Amino acid sequence: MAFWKPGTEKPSFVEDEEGGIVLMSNNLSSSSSSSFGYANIEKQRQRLPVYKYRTEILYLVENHATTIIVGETGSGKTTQIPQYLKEAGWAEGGRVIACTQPRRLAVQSVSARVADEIGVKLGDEVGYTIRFEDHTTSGVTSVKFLTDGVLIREMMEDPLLTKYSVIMVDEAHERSISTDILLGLLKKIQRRRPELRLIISSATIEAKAMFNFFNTSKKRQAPEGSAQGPNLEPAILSVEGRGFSVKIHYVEEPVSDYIRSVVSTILLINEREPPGDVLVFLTGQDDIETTIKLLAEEAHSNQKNSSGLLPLPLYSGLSRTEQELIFTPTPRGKRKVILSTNIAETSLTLEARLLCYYYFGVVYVIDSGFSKQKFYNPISDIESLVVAPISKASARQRSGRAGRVRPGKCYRLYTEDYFLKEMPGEGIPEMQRSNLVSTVIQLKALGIDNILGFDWPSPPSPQAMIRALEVLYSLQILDDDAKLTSPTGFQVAELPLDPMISKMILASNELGCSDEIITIAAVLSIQSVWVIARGVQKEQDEAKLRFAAAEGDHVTFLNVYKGFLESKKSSQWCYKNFLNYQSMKKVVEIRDQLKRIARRLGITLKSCEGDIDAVRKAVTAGFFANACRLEPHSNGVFKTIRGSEEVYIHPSSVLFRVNPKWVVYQSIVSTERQYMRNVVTINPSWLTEAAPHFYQNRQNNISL
DNA sequence: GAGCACTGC
Repeated sequence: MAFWKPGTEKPSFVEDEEGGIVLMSNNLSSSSSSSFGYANIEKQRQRLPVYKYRTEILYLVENHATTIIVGETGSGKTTQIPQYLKEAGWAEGGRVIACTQPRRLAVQSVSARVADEIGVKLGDEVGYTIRFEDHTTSGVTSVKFLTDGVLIREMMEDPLLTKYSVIMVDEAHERSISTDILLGLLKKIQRRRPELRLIISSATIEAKAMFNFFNTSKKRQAPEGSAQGPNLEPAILSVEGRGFSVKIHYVEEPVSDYIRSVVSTILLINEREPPGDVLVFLTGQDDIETTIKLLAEEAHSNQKNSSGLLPLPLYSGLSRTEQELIFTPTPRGKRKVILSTNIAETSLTLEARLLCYYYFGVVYVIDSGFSKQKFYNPISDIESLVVAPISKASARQRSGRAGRVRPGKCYRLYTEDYFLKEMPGEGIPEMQRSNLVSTVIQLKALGIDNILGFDWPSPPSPQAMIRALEVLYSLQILDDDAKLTSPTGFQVAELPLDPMISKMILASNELGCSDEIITIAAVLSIQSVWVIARGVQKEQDEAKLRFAAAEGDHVTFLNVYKGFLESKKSSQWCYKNFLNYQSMKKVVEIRDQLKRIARRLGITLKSCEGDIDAVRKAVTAGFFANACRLEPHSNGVFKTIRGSEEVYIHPSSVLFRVNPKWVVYQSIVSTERQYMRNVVTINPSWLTEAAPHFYQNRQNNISL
């Protein structure tokens, strides 16, 4: 395959994905920097690119309501800016500086690093809060790191976030739903609290959008009596990063089969390029396994080109141990080929990064140009995962991965013409690709009534909004005036779960099966309790049969949980039964949290003592909108009651091939077919009981 | 008998 190398492409770098922690070579031998003296830490801090801008940043924050910082990888902005603010007095008088992150792990590692640099105990002056863990001390903690979701939750107690003087929203360019909600709310708060300062950290490509969103200088006057109040026009500051140049290569002709192109490019690199590991971006597990198979075949037939290649898969479904294989040092004479989903774009664990083996090896990146993305169809109310072209922003992020160690190369499996003329500049924000039920309820809980008129960074479609309002109304969470009902609506808003799951919990209180239902709720809130068992499906199926219940997956989960407790939460037991031990531990954790919240809501934990109908009725009370009926004389074809969509029971369900007449499902995955995941049998009369108004017009459909 | 990009409260 031929690659063309344009001379004009500027080196591009990845965004600051792990909070600007710079990988310093003198730090490698030590797992903790506490062995370094104060002077040494000071020197390290001053070497960071952001240090040059210290005065400028403090000036801008002082004088502008909002400051947008465009910072590249390794600029050090996440760890340093909160410290600069503290040094400049923004944390005096009991005020707190906040810094939000989209991911829990980033919150933990960045806060630990900052506490270390300042020389305080984590949880005192510097603390963090994530779900399940609050390491802050009221009145003492003045620099606080937290996930954006937690900050949104805090607004339910304190709508104006009065204790914060500055809020820095990091990784805003990722445009996750919670970041976008947070940005919308912070803009509102600023109107009421002109003294609040915002710092938005964003990639170049999103900076302009953020500027426009926060630019209120034309629309309103400075608040009364504050002639010298902050400038309402946001300031933008660029901070360079630390990285090496990356040469970009494009293909000359569009490729028809990107997996074959990936394989031939790997062989080309192996044949012609000096040592250095390869990182390949593919769309999913299937792609990755096909590529590994093709490479293995290549090794058989053509030993020369593929000698020394060490293919390693990387995707979230792998166990922790399997993922960590990519961090082991490359053996001499070998070349690691990491075949990854976009987990490598943002979400690799920081501890692993600090070990540096990964980045210290990768010099070549191959970009397929595709990733799996979620899309939502408000008409059918179905979310699906589809392979779609990535954006220019993602392409830059991916290529930057090649320049972490030394100058690198990125091979894009699309033409330069395509990149320049057709590839979209940025991705569609998650908000515009999702079901909005949870989003709407969060805003309602914060007293925002005019959902359709809310000032979003990127407004979702009215159809999606209306669909969400409709579902919440049918769940009796919203009333005729689209206000939260009391107590149901307020209770649902308090539970950190999908509203359908929350509604199921509330119903279980009346049905006397809350003990069972919160277990089910905890299981439904995580990905899957089963391990991915390639090649041993038969054994896993047999293991599943040991727990299987005729009523469906939800009841099966009760048996799994019971078995886990009886095993005394043994990892060995999980292994034997093809259950994911990490997931089971998480189930226990979430269940404990739900138990605490349930108690606060006045729900007393009560077991139905084997009355499985009560459990199924409670599930129906939450998920009645997902009811399906088996088409008579069809081979497992179901039709959704709401939209007459053709759906099937997923082969992973215990009801696969059982095909009962009536079921409700938790979610749909759509691939070749639309598959229902987590399915339970119901009696159709329960639908009209649970949601009479919802099924009134559909009476004819529910004839037995 | 087929498949689940990635987060978060």
